[in-house]
Formats: sequence, structure tokens, C-alpha cells
Amino acid sequence: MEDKLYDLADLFKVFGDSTRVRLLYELLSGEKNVGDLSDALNMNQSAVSHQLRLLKQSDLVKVRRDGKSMYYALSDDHVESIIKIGMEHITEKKK
Amino acid sequence: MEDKLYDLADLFKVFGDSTRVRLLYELLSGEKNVGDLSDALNMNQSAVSHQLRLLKQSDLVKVRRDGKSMYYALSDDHVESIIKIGMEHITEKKK
DNA sequence: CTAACATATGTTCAACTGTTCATATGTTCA
DNA sequence: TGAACATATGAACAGTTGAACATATGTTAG
Repeated sequence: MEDKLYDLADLFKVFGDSTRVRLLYELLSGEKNVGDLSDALNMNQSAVSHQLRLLKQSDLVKVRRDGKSMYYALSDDHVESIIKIGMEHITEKKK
Repeated sequence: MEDKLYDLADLFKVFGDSTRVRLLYELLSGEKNVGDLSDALNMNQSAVSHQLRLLKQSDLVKVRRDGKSMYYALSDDHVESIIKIGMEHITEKKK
């Protein structure tokens, strides 16, 4: 169990960065390629690509190639659940 | 919405550290004072106290004083939900 | 084959973070 | 009141991290 708690912290570390959270949020509305995501976040391609790699390593997103482009998508619905509960916490906090 | 995503990242940042996750996990079984928590994690009192403060600032825990001791407890059940879903993700990942 | 495009990777550096040590604050009891 | 205890706070230092820049890899069209 102790071990799992370390893995858990590592997972949340991935959610604990605004760039990555914004990427995940963008992907909630469906798969997008790197260029689309760079534009959406108004960040350079390299920064986005680096962060997507971390999301991939944590199995939060999956990728497929289509021609020259790489399309990223959420890999399962845990992402949506986690974001949703997090949002609830933030909202209730403000009351 | 954009704003909320930054707050969300800040929330997950708090979960993204093994010391804090272990503290939250300890508190799942009920309120505990700082000494108990220091012993449980085998960390010095100061380190634990510093981390508890961050948990408090994010409204993840609440405190009450009883004599010389401060008893910490989870402030709501979002913590349990978030940990649970995170665990699911980790577990499924290993398949 | 090669030019143009899309994305990934390696490196560097400033900014941030967690722990430790020292000390301060607050509480109880004699 | 003051000693002993429990916890909080401040400062400093090492380790980590995200962004930027340069460059490499992979793909398509001509």
C-alpha cells in the first residue's frame, strides 16, 4: 500500500501543472493534434510536445499518427472523473 | 473556465507529493495529531507540520486543538474520491 | 531523391519545492 | 510563574521542474 501511495503522488504530479491540465481539458472535447493544441494554449510546439510526452507516460493520453500529424486523445475516463471532482472541491471551497 | 484550470492545477499540486498523499491516507482512518502523523510517516515534526499547513490552505484538512495537541482530519469526502479514482487508474495501468 | 511540414528530443537555466535546523508560540500542570 | 511538552514558523540549501532554443526524426508530395 505504501508503494501505491508513491505511485499515486506521481500520478497527481502530472495533473499538478497548468499546462498539462489545460491540455487534458482541451482533449475532453475530442482528439486533437499537436499543432491544434499549441494554438489553443498559445504555447510553442516544443513545450506542448514535452508535456504531451509526460501525459503519455502516465497513460492519461494515447496517440495515433495520421500522415504528418499526431493525434492525441484521452486514454480513459478517469481523467474526466478526476477533473470533475477536483472542480467540485474548488467550487465548494469558495462558498 | 481558463482561470479554474489554473486553480485545478494548484489543487492537484497538493496531491502531487508523497508526503502529503501519505498524510491524507493516514487521515482516511480518522483524525490524528501531529505526533501520531510524524510517527506514522517516520518524519520529523517540522516537515509534517509544514506539509499539513499546505493541506490546510487547500481546505483538504481541518484542525482542532485538544490541549497541547492539534488534531487534523479530512475536511470533506472529495479527498477520498480523488484518491480512489487515482488508485483505479494506477491499478488498471498495470494490466 | 529532396523540400516542406509536423512532431520529438536533448540541453540549458531560472524558478520553485521539500526537508532540515533553529527558534518561536501556545498549553498544561505543579 | 516556570518547566515540559506539542506544534508552528522562518531561513537556508539541495534537488526538481517547465520553458525555450536548437536540432533530429519521420512523413508526404512532387
